[in-house]
Amino acid sequence: MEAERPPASDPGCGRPPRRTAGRDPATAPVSVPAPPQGPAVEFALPREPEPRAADLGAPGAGAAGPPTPSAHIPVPVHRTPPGKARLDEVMAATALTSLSTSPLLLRAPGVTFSTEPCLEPWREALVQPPGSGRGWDPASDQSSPSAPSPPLPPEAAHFLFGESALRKRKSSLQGLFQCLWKRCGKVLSSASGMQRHIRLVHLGRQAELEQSDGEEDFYYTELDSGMDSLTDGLSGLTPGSPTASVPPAFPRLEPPEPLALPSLLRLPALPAPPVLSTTSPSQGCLAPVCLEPQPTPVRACAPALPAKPSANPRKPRGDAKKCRKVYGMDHRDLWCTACRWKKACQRFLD
DNA sequence: GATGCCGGGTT
DNA sequence: AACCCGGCATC
Repeated sequence: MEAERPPASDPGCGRPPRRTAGRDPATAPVSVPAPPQGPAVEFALPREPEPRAADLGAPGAGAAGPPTPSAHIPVPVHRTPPGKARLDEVMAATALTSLSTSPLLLRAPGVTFSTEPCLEPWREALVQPPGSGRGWDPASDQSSPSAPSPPLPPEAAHFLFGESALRKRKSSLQGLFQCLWKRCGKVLSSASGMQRHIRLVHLGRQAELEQSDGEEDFYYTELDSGMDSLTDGLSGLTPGSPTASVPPAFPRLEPPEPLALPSLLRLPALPAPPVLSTTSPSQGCLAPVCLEPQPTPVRACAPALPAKPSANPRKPRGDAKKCRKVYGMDHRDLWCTACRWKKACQRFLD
């Protein structure tokens, strides 16, 4: 009986070398109670509602910004002050994206900074040309006359295109439409013109067929996007292939990244990912019409996420005696590993 | 308060 | 993956 158990006379006997230094069962059966130390600010967050979801639409986030609805772009802001740090990241990302997508940078002139970066990600995600399979190849897409861009680090790009440069451009590009077909990049001043251009040049259709049966692929974008509602800009940025961003199994709950893409192009028969939720089916919602500052339409469904269907309310706790009970605190070394780790006992199952 | 163990962090 | 622990539900 007691012979088999290594008496407490030799505490270090079968015990793993590590183990809490201060805990000595042999001498202190009381073990360590609880941390009597003042729990300073531990419970600051008793129940946090999904940081992600919260961030997405947290109305308070934009409180400091201008009163305009478009001003509050829920960029992942956790601890970073609304200042430079974030901007830098964002700008770097923007520059990067711009480099790999199209030579013409753009953005609404009147919008605040925070909105800028958000445009890029979704544009990049959408811009994917149809025929190009999936691999968006930045290298092959450089039909740009003014952006040679050799191997450049993001930072370099950032400084290269510095704000002034960006700004200069955007002001002049405002209201333009750029063809996104590979190696085209044509810029027109009207949406209809652009559609015509695409029809004629890229689709080889007659200009008369205004809107066929919704089979046309108008890959163009408005250079003066005045929208915003782009939520969660960076985190939703899938560097590789936009098409792959479709979650493996989503019945329809909602996209992980609520992207509201307001203006521009209509994707063809592509399995238009959840992203494109708005816009009319046939008229490829052109910029001017859809530019209304919408307070993140998709946000509504964001919180209603999977939320873990199980909610697993913890099992009742079995009646079997567990290692702790059987061996006691003094012989912790005899416990099963699970018990030692405060996991469900593996030895005395219920 | 003791116990069982989940959830999450660290190594 | 192994190890550890905070914290919570239950007894």
